[in-house]
Amino acid sequence: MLGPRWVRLTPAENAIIGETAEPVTDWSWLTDYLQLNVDLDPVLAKFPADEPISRAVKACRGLRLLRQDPWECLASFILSSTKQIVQIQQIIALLCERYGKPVRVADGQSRAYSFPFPDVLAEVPESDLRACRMGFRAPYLRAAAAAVADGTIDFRALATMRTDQARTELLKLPGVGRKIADCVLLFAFGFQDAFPVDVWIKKALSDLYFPNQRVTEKQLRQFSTTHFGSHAGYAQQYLFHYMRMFGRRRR
DNA sequence: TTCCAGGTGCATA
DNA sequence: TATGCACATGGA
Repeated sequence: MLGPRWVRLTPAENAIIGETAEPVTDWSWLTDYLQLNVDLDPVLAKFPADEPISRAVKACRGLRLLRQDPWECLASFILSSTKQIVQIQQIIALLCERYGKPVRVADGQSRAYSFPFPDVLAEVPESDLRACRMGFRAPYLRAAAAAVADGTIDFRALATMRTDQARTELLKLPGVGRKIADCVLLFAFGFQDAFPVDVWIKKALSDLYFPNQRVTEKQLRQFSTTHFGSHAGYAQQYLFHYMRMFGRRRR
């Protein structure tokens, strides 16, 4: 699902084939999501010429940051804390099925559901949200939904702010800490200096840049800024996926 | 059965 | 400011 649309993407030689349920004339919603207009060369050119990031880039050819919907991105990452990615997907599927809108699928038989709007989730009782297996995250999701619905969090305004200003706004939400805020800044707004530090990135930076040393999260964040610079967010994605492919979890 | 997951909030020192 | 623990749930 991509906003209100169902789409199936299939890789082809030097292309991506997009199949939709409804006729499409303007594909900008998809090219924007996939960031197909972004030229990666200038981004990669700004990376430091060190072995770890070079290996990660080589291993993840074609990787791009997606441009996700701010509400869906924020809600999804609120649900992500101390959950495995598969479980997060299960929770989101339940949420969509129960509170999203049914959407046509190309085969005309399968069902798909859009991501629920914030004003809808803001009205769902906490116990019903918990029934979607999100546990203690339920009040956080509900509060975020209410904040977006009533304009306390204004995504349009956030998009015009400096990274640190926008981060400060997001951090006002309960259940949103530095990591989730940085994910939203990077994946929904394209603030490329945002560098989400999660368990995988801690492991990646510790193993690749500080072997046999004890480093704090704060030190790693500082390192990410000074070492990777203005496109640190892209470096984060390469290191994250590289670690997911070849690394094992926490030390 | 035990550990731990794309963290955060809160108490304590 | 830094550290430790609780928080739900379920897969490995």
